[in-house]
Amino acid sequence: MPELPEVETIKRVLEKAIVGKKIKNIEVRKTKIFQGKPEEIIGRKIEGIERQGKMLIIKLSGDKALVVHFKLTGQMVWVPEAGEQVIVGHPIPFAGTQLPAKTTHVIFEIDGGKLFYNDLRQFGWIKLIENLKFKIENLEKLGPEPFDKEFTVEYLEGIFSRSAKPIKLVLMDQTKIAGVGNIYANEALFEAGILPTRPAKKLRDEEIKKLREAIIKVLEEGIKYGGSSAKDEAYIKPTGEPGGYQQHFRVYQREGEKCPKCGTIIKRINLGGRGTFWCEKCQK
DNA sequence: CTGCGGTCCTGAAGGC
DNA sequence: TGCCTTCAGGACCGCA
Repeated sequence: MPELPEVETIKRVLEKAIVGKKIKNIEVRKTKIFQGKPEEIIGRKIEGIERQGKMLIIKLSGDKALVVHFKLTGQMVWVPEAGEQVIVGHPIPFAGTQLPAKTTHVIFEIDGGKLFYNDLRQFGWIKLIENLKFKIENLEKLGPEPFDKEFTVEYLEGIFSRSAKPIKLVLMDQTKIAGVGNIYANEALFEAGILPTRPAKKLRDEEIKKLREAIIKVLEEGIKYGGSSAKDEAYIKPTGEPGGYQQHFRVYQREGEKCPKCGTIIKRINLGGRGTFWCEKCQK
């Protein structure tokens, strides 16, 4: 599922591929995915790409922007035209799939190639918005990002002290911390040696300090490896290549395997409807 | 205000 | 073999 490192990877690849180019046409195959009038983006130049939490923001000329939320299974794949230079990675087809695929719901025709939005579960969306309006309506709902300077131990002590919920659910609350989802919440808690079920308000200052560093560490690792393409998950880079961070998971989706630190068998429970993985010896 | 459960959707996996 | 049920999962919505 695209979380902060996956969306950041998508952003970095697309920056090299499509910034400065013009949108020639758009084909919306599944109307519920695209919110707004598709024809309004035709002829606009792509001025820049940003990321806010798990959302991708494609800035267009004329003070418009496309905001993309990939939710569980959204993908963006850039396919350069024949003869165009492939800037990063390898061109598709990826995993033997031809594009457009059955799961392709929006196709952007851009100078030099096509950008495909694929989404198996169809939970994701693309919204056409005015930049300013988006800032007012959406951006303020997100908490600070782990790489922001406001993401301090003091900030975390504040939000944790006001919640009796399991710490893992607080980490995944986008209004408190932007960008952390199930994968990186599991990994950060293992790295910090903290049980996912611990009530947030019961964490000691020393643990909060370790957890803050662990969150930053696992997100940086995720970005370094180009995000994670775990089993049953649809994430791929816009080049069509999978990410590599799944090979570095310590506990996520490793139920029944040995803990990389102590060898104890990794356990799994459901917490807030999400798969939760931990080592009972290393995490207290 | 918080918290909880239902909802969207598809494919894989399990039961018989 | 094949049909039917269950499940995963981010964020939003309605209700208590």
